[in-house]
Amino acid sequence: MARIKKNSTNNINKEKIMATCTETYAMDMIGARWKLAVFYHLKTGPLRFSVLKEKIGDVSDRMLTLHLREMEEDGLLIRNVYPEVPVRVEYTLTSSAMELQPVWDFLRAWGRRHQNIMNGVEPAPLDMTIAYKQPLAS
Amino acid sequence: MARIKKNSTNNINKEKIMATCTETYAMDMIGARWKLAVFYHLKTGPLRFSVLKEKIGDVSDRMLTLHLREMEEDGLLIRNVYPEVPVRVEYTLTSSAMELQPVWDFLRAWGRRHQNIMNGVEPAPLDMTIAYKQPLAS
DNA sequence: TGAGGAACTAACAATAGTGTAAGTATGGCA
DNA sequence: TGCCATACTTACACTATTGTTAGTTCCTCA
Repeated sequence: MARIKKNSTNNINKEKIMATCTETYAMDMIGARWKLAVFYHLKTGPLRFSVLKEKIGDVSDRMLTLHLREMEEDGLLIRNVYPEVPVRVEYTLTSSAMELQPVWDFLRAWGRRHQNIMNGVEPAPLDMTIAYKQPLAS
Repeated sequence: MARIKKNSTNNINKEKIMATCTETYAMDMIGARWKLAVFYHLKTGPLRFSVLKEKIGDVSDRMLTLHLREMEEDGLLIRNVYPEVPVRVEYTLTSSAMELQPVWDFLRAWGRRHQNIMNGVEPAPLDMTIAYKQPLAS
């Protein structure tokens, strides 16, 4: 997000894990403060910067910009600039980003259930799972 | 991980999001540097501290301890102390933590595919999805 | 000429997460 | 008595992420 010291132990560890662990690579690009909110609000269609900011609520200009830039670099969304006056900029999720939806669905179900467990309620087993449409190559 | 300033904007934002967004609550407890590695190595059965540390490789005593403590507090694993000499401590994933497996599977598949897209290769559509075993009660 | 709105950007400040090095407790065994 | 091993803990340093404030640019319209 800010400058990263390439040869810090911190960064070396991170790179090493990401190079061998695709789950971590994926987690890394979706796990920042406001990214989930961006996914959530964009999944029903493109929004312009100001609308997105208002919908999210507590985010500052700078934070939203930073996250949007990263998501753009990571191929999770597309930025379209319409040279009107004042300028209009719209953000759209890529189809690859849209495919993450099952993760959010699953995590919501799991999270709700886990909260119950932590509150001493033992809920019914999780009624969701990952299904393979076809056998997975590789 | 370290002390947290309860009334910092940072923490207030985080708490606010977690209170309304179960996905974020879930992401928060699985998204730290070494936690995924812990899940990975423990999913086939309990391991003692030293073995876990060796399997993970680059993690320090302190970091591993911190992550294990958090995961224990979060109900993701159980710590068993056997008062032998020297002491033996074993860590076991809870059944709730085990249920996260589909997330890792999905993220691995999605991540691999997304890496291809980023490299200019347009792969076949994702062949995994979330399936509901039964209608979800909410 | 100057105000106005959208979408930023720069400079700075603070918090949170991660890493290093050295030390502790326990009891067995030489 | 002193050393061993395991599983930590403490104190400190560094890096990364998040937040604040005050601009900036572009063109239009009054």
